[in-house]
Amino acid sequence: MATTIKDVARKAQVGVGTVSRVINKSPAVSKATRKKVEQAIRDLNYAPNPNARRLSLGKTWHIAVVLPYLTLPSYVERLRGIQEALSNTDYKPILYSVGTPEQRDEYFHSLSHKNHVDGLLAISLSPTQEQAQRFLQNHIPVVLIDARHDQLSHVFVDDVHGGKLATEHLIDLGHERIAYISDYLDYPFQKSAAANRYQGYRQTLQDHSLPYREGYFVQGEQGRENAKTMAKQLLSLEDPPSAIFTSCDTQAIGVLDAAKEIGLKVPGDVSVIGYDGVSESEFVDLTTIAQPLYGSGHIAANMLLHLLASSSPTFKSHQLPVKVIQRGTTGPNHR
Amino acid sequence: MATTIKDVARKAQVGVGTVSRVINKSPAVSKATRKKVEQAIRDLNYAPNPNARRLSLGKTWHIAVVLPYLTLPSYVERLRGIQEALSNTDYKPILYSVGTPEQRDEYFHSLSHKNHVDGLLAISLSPTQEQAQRFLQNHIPVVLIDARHDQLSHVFVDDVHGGKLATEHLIDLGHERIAYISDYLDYPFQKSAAANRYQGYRQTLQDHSLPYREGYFVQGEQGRENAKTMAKQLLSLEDPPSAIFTSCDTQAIGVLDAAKEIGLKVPGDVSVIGYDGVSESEFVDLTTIAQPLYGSGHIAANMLLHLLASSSPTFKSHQLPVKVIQRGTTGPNHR
DNA sequence: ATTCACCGTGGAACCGCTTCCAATCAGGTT
DNA sequence: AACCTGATTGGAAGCGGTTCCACGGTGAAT
Repeated sequence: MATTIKDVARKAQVGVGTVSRVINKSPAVSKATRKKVEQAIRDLNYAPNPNARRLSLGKTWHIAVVLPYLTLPSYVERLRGIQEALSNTDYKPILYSVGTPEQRDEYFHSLSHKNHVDGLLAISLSPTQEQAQRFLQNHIPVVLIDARHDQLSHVFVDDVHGGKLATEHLIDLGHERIAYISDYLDYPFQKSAAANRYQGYRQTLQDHSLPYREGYFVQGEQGRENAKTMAKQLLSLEDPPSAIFTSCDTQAIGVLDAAKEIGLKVPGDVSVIGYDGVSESEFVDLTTIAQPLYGSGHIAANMLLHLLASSSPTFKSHQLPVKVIQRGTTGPNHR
Repeated sequence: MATTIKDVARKAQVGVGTVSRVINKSPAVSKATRKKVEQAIRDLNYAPNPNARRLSLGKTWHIAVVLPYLTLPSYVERLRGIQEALSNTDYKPILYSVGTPEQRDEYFHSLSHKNHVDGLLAISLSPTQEQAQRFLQNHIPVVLIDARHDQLSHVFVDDVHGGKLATEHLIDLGHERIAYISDYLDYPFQKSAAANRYQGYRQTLQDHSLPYREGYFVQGEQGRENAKTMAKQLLSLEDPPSAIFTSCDTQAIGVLDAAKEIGLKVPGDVSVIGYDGVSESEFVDLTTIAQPLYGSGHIAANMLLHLLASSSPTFKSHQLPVKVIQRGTTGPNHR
């Protein structure tokens, strides 16, 4: 059907080995022969079959990007960073979008076999200890983004610290009744970043001798709508919080929706602080804890490229900073 | 290195053909043998080498998604639609991000060879006539998103109509001095949607006997920052426009930035209408011309799946609607 | 003139799978 | 008992590359 290396060899009157050498820029080809072969390639509009090459070479030039469905802007930002880091190379990213924990396990399992992809980047998703072992044993380079691991390289931020920063920011503004709206702490995909932020929140309350109230902590499914519902519930308490910290910006926006619907002023009646620093946060003038999202993807991809290039892969743990970005949704406590 | 089908065959004491049959669920295997082989597969933790399989089968189970760098939220939304449509299938999307026209051509050229990918989805990017011919000749299914073509299937919206809707909306509000801020009309990637919107704009001005002013039309590089610059230039004219229509929401947000910086009220001093209806538009309460972005990706991916499944690929042209979403950035003309 | 090293080159073997074809075997027919 | 049928099965060939190995030819060294 398609033209093969044999056709080229015949047309150029050389052996297949020689054609292969030309294609792969081997120096062991005379100038004259090279010209002949190149001409034949052009005449036939030949391109090598990548699958044959992959089989023979045992190299795919594919990188699996394993990530949750693109429901959150933070995933997308990270993906952008990956994409741009890869764009200078011959590696192409294949998207493995996971919708359920079963799917995550299926992907991690099959990708841990040799000859599937050359390496993996996982966003906000950790392999189990067993899965990690298989990657290690099979020498498949992996870099985790927004996750920590003691054997797989990763880039991460200190979410406990982030939770602390958010809570302290609110306390500094005079708030004492501070609620936390969160993703499920035992998020089905990995030990959640939300859990660490929660820990920072609890810790900080305690450090400032503020009471922790059961009712001020609610967790639920990700997403703007769910956060809105949770916020309405919180804000209609008999003794509602004067400030709300959410585990991501998307949820914070949901809280803003709720406040608007109830008729509460932000930050007059209630302060809101998010987490992540996605670009949307700027549009709604949201105070937030920012982390380098694009940067995390970019750095992770480069780490993977290094692993791919090096003969002796080395473990690396790369920490990125978090910081408060103060904008218009947090203000002094009036009550 | 890795275990192969031969290892399994040896372990299960059968031939490789039989193992292959078990893997591919061929019915021509006795129950007993099947059990034996399945056990061996499990014992060895065997997974077939996908590259060998692809070579033998001539099928990759890969779909190329060719798209510009993920700079615009509209690309991301479309990608999301693709991803979700593909998530029920065995096909995996490979991202071919294009940063320059040369890169676009390189990708379209190499992907038009058999055995590279099973099919293509292109977002806001058209192949040349010659490239299209090669896809057709080689029977490689392609679906274009946000583009039209007379032989390649595609999903699109009527951007002339969209431009008209936007302009009419402003005219209905009493505006007469209406500017248009645009991507380059001869966008390097394809005949630009912006050009069609421009045409709708011109047309509508004429239909309403309003003069077209040279100075009210500016084009420039994509992006929020550039739009901001262009808007400042426009708004500092001696006789500035009372309303600005932009070729995408991202630019409209840049216009909003400019107005804020200059100290103009929106919509009091100047009305702003965008295009696309990305989720960000809601955050900034932007009036806009909305088109189904997620839907375009979803539908296109399903069209491609049909082409892939059918033995006689058929051309299809799918039009999606546009509509005005009136929000807070447009209001009556006061001057 | 003979030997030797080295450069270019052709082609077989191999990568690991699928599939076709031939062979075996059990059971049913006549 | 001889024959036929259909169900299973083993294994070779083929998919289209890469690479190793052997070989012929050239020019320099002896």
